[in-house]
Amino acid sequence: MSTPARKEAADWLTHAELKIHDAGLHRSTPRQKVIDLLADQDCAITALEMDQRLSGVGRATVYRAIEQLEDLGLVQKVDLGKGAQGFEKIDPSGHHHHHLVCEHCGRVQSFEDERLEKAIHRIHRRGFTVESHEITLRGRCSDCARPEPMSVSRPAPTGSRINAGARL
Amino acid sequence: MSTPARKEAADWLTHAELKIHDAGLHRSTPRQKVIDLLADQDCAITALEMDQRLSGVGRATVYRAIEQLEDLGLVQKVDLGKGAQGFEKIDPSGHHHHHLVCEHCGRVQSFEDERLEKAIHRIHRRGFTVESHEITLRGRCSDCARPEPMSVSRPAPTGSRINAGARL
DNA sequence: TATCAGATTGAGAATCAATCTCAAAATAGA
DNA sequence: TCTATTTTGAGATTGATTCTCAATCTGATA
Repeated sequence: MSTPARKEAADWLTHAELKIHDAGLHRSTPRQKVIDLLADQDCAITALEMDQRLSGVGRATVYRAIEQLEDLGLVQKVDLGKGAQGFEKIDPSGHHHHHLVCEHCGRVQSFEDERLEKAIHRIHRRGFTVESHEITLRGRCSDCARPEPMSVSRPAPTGSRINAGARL
Repeated sequence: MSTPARKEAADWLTHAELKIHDAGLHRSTPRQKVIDLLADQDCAITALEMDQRLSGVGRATVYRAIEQLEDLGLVQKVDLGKGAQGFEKIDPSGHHHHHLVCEHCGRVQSFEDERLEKAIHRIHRRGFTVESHEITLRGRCSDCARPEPMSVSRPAPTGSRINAGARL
């Protein structure tokens, strides 16, 4: 596979490794595995899922690595709804996307919108320095379209099906 | 006190009570306390904080009430950073705001921006029905402005000072 | 290559948030 | 008042995240 996404991932990986090194951090196998896994994802992944997928890497290490990467501006947190939070790489080019979260099945899709970015960048508030932003649209994905004309309460909610990670 | 905000709160309260009744829910003291507390807030408050402030209301009831209000479209979840999530009332007029979260001290401010709303409403993605949206800008508030030229790692982070709730 | 200070790790305990359970209590309407 | 239904809350449970600390690994230097 060598789609644009593939290339972007490689860019991020290189960039990340450089920054890690510049920060005076050692190069260790467990942390590297975390970084590689993140580089492979198209969209957000939860900490716990990373932990599960990475055998031979302790939970503490996963969380620590994520925190370090966050501090270095290499990954960002994403609210996945239902209180779940995921993490995804920040592209060094500044190129980024936002998320559509289906309230029904929990699926997360990504989208980009130039007009929206412009509107965001025009926002200034007294004394507040904006460093990053996050936008989440909630609703129903095509699969879950028409709500069944059923019960009044919770419509068979998310469960733990988080981050099914479909690309748009 | 009878600022516009006060009035809005009263509107919401009336509206909320009506919807609760229409949904066939009983009128109970504990739930009413939850609703009153929400009506009183200018900005987001966490579930746990509500629980602490409301003596005589069980934790389960607080969470349950919030869930019901969410289902009825009366309150919405807000990501407060550091994994904390808060809830705030949704004004029946459709009038709403978004948030500025200080990464340094955790303070949450609110802001409104018409241009941004317009950009949001112009977004359409194949098959996805947008029902609500959330926008969070992260950065540094005026109090925490210039980062101290200190250590490389975590700059004395948030701790649990969430929802200091200053209005803009 | 040997050495060492400092960085890194991981198992398990601890913490914290959120959810679930279910018997007892409260409510609305007849 | 009576009853079917809704609601409640104490406490157990689950689930995610953080903390602890001795053992291990790394990079730079001698």
